[in-house]
Amino acid sequence: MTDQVREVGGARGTVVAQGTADLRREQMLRAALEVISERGYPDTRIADVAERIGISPALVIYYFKTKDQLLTEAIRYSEDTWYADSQRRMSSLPTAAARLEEIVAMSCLPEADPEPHSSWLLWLDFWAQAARNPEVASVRQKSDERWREMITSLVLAGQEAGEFAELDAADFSVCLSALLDGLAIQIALEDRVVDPVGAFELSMHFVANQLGFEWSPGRGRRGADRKPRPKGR
Amino acid sequence: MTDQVREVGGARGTVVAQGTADLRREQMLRAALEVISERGYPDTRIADVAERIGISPALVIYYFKTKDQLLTEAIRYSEDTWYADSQRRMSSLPTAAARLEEIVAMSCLPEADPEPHSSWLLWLDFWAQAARNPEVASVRQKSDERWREMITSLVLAGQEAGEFAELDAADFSVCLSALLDGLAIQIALEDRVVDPVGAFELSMHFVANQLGFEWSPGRGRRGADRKPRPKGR
DNA sequence: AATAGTTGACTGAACGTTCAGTCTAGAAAC
DNA sequence: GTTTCTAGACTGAACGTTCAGTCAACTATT
Repeated sequence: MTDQVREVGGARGTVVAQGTADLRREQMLRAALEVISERGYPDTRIADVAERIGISPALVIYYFKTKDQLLTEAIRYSEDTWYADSQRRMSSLPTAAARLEEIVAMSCLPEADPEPHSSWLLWLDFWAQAARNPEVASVRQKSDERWREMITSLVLAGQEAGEFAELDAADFSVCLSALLDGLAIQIALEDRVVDPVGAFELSMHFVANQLGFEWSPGRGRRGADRKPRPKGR
Repeated sequence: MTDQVREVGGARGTVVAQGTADLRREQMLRAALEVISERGYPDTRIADVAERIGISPALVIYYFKTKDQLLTEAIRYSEDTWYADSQRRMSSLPTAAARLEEIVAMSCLPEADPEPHSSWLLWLDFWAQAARNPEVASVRQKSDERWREMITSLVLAGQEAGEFAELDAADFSVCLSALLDGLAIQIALEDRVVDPVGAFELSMHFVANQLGFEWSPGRGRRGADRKPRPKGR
């Protein structure tokens, strides 16, 4: 139907008459992500992925030449999906402050939607893997740059609109992203003292304090604990 | 000489007439840490550890019943060593501000001493492992609590001495530790934009700003780039 | 001579990958 | 409109390798 030589990891989002091959690929990528967050990157066996969607392990290799390729593409896929999702959310919010808050919420609050707190665990594996796997390392570098640029441009926009105080947006983005990453670790590992809501409020206080706007927890998590549907990070 | 049933991971620091068995143990733990930071936790083979110190793999199993035990003890060992080291450094500094700065420096600046930037990589593996291995998880929990308490008591001491502004020390410690962890990730992964010195200065600005004291990069890294000898984190 | 330390050779299981095909459905030929 | 051909999707069984852990023996040490 289609040959295997095609652009990989295409997160085309919309469902437009994909061939069985494309569907299979995505099915496998999604299954791989599930298994990775359950068993961890290194302990993910292609047999697990195959079993999960009721096919033979050989078919996985038929689509992805090697296990490594499956796993790195899965991570790329997850990245792209998450980024697309965050873009979508941003676009429907009016003020820079609201968008920033949404970003922080996405980073801290589990929300019911996808899987439990699995998406955060993915990041831990992701980082560990990036340390030695150049393929993964480059995905991570791009991902972090994208993430920081998102924050930077949000801050810049807010400053132009007079919402925020003047400060170095680039420095701020490094700080905030690091803070959120650090908190994400605690959340992912279910730390006894750092809970998601606490982390969210702490982050927002930091943001509001640095950027010089008012923020209070009350209307903070609009819909208190039940509204948005994030994908992770 | 000594049986294997003893308190594990004892970082006794001082060398006081340890039997060959104790020396071997420590030798293996250190070798394990080296291999872990080179190859990653899951890809560390007991043959690697054995080869590094020129012994047979069987001997490693003789001392540590299983591979898992070797690795988890190695992590505990690393933890204890690092903590002891940080305590030692703290004790010789006069002001709370100087101690805080030392802590931040330990977290950000590679310094020449141990191995390149290996210690940071250890943390990535450590976190990823903590996600699924309960043994490691508890070491990590304790370690993070220790770390935050260290910061908290430093802040409290500084406040009593009138060095710092009044603020919630616990909240601050969560923030600072998360920030440092997040920056450590970027440093470990050799991010293109977040370099060690930049991370250090960013962190110190945050600290000084929050705690309300003056700080400038100049005398910041006393001895500019060449003095202390940290172990990692 | 007993015990701790050490080893080389071995085993058993796990797992990625290969391979030789089977099955299905659509296209081509008749 | 039936048969033949073809190619993609898919599988079961086998292969080969890698490793953690075992074991029986050998060497120092006390």
